[in-house]
Amino acid sequence: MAIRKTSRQGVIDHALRLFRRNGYHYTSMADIGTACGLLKGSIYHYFSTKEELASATLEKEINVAKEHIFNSAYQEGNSDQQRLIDFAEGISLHFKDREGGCLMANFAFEAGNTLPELMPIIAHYFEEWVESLAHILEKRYGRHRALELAADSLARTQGALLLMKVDNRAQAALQRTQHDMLSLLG
Amino acid sequence: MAIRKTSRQGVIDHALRLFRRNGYHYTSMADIGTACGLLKGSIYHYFSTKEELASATLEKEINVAKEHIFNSAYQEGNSDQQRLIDFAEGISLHFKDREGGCLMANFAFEAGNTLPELMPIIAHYFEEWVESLAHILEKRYGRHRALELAADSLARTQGALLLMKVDNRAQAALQRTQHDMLSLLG
Amino acid sequence: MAIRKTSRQGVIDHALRLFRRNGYHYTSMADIGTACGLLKGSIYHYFSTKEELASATLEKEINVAKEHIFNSAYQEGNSDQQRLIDFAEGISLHFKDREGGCLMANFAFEAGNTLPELMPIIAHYFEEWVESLAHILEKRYGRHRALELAADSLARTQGALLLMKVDNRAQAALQRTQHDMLSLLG
Amino acid sequence: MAIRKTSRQGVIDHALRLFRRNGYHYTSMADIGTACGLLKGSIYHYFSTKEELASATLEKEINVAKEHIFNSAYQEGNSDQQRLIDFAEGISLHFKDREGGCLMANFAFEAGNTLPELMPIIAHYFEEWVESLAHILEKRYGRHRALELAADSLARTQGALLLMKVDNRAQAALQRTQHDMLSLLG
DNA sequence: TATGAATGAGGCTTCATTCAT
DNA sequence: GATGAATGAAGCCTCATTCAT
Repeated sequence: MAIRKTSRQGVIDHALRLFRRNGYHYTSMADIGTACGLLKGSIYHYFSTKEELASATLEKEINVAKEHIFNSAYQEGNSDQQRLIDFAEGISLHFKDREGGCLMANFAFEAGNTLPELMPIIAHYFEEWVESLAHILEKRYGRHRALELAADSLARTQGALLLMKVDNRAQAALQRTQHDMLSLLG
Repeated sequence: MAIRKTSRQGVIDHALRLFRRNGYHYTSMADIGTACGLLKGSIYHYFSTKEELASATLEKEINVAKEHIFNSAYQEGNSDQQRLIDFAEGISLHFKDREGGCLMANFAFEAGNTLPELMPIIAHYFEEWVESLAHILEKRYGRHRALELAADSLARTQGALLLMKVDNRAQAALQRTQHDMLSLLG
Repeated sequence: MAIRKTSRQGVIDHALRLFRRNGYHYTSMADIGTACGLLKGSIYHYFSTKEELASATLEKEINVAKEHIFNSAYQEGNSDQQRLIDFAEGISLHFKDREGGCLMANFAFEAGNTLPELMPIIAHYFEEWVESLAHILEKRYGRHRALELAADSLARTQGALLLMKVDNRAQAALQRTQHDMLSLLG
Repeated sequence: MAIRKTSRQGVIDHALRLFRRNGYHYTSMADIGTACGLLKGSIYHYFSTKEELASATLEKEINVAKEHIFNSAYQEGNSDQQRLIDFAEGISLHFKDREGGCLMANFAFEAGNTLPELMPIIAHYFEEWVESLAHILEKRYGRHRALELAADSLARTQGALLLMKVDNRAQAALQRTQHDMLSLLG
């Protein structure tokens, strides 16, 4: 019984998916264990508390979002239009068929009153989102207005993801959000 | 031993506030009892399960939102412009200083995988929102486009409320949302 | 299932006996529950943590010791000799057939590194012991020497109780301790 | 992968110190491992159970006590007075600044109901103590009374060590104990 | 020898719920 | 109607122990 069954990364990946779908509280250590093929107690070999594991999933999500979405804002070789296209498409692909919507938003709902240590990570994620999108827009709109437009676009995107939890037809709202984003440099 | 300390409505009001601030799971029956001046066991005189109580808070929230927001869309005596102004202002007032943001959105995050019976009520709330806002806009935009615009506005509003959980500066995004709503008939 | 099965005092009494015999750690909440006829979870109706329950047992032990032992030092009607006789006899009766010896000493071993909040209660107990015995002796020996003699007598008593854990023949050592105590005013 | 990091003796030494300070239960195999520079699993190369390791620490403690204390009772070249002086001084040095007091006494508190296999070793330690001290005294007092006096002295010493856990001022009581011991042949 | 991964039992605690009074 | 006592299931976490590498 010392056969390696998974890895720190493996645990993070399974936990991330479960947290995204069911939230922090409704995901038990036993659930995560089952998903990894471990017993609940064995997860403590990799993480010393559930909260530390949650923190690791948030870090991972930030890195993935950077790779999938935010980084496209800084591609030196691309025009602003192209960067915006890539940004919007990155969002579409990132949340496509992603059960549970946005991990960060889900945590934002739970973290406020019970996991205050996680709030800064979540805030950082949203800031990166706004900052990178504003970076694309600021040549056209100036920094101040670009930040406003970026924040509004983020809000619409997150709102659409929320509505999709209740009614799948809201997927159309998400698409319109991406579409309207493109028209900002259209 | 039977002095009436509160009422069904009293319990609902306290529970609603707690659910909005802390979420369904993180609000215990004991918390609600404390807020009402009851012991947790006594709540079962009014509601047979916690979920039934939650359901009652959702119904109440719908009614309040109708009164504060949605009904303004159907005021026969008012112009569409005036209705839209009232609608936007209703939203502002409804969520002003409301700790925890939107009860319905909060439940949407928790209800999906764990309280499926509540989803229809939540869906109904968002439909009422879209339907009433679209009612104001459809003379100008036609029904189909009016529904889209209404849904997008709802998404932006909910997204802004979410961002406010993480960073209070997002209040500005909420205001811009109301402002842009008005310009739809400007 | 709402039949009263025990009381706060009942829980304290059972817990005290188990803590004395088996120590704090080796007594589980389930053990205490079993002794009371409760489930482990039900104990939390009376005490919010195991440590709080432990604290209550220490308070109780102090009160019992005052009644059985320490108070005899302050009986106005009695001569010093008589007080000393009562004091020594109180000790004998208090620890007679008391499985586990002295609750306070047992806790002193565990409390140091893991339950620091309990140390002051334990210290208080030993101080009361020394203070009351010295009160009997100080007319004869002066306060300073009386405090020394009292502390030495306490040490011998506690040491004898410890040895009895290992070898029941040490009961004789406990008796000699009481005997030598009497000869202090002999 | 097989570099020797420590030895059986090394593990015993570290474990002994931890058991003395924190007790058997509150010392985890991981703690011992950390102290030795090993992982907890590696300790099982030297000892097949935690209890066996505990047993080894008790054996070691007995040997050290013999060397430091008990043997002085049998020094053929010395007078009884000198032997007693050495015995008392051995005790003083042995427990001087020894965090946690007497390993054997600590185990006596835990071992009774949970580690019965260790009781004989502990009993043996106390017997050696009494036997060797009585050996010094028996020419003067006769065997029977010498055994009593030795047991009483041991009790007082252990009691003083216990009181030191609660209040460091009890160090004076320990010193008086050694002093009174000397006066037995004074 | 030493490691790191895994186990499984057990511990404390929380909580929705029930019910006799 | 309200209470307080009790339940039982579940949750997080710890730890001695095992074992393939």
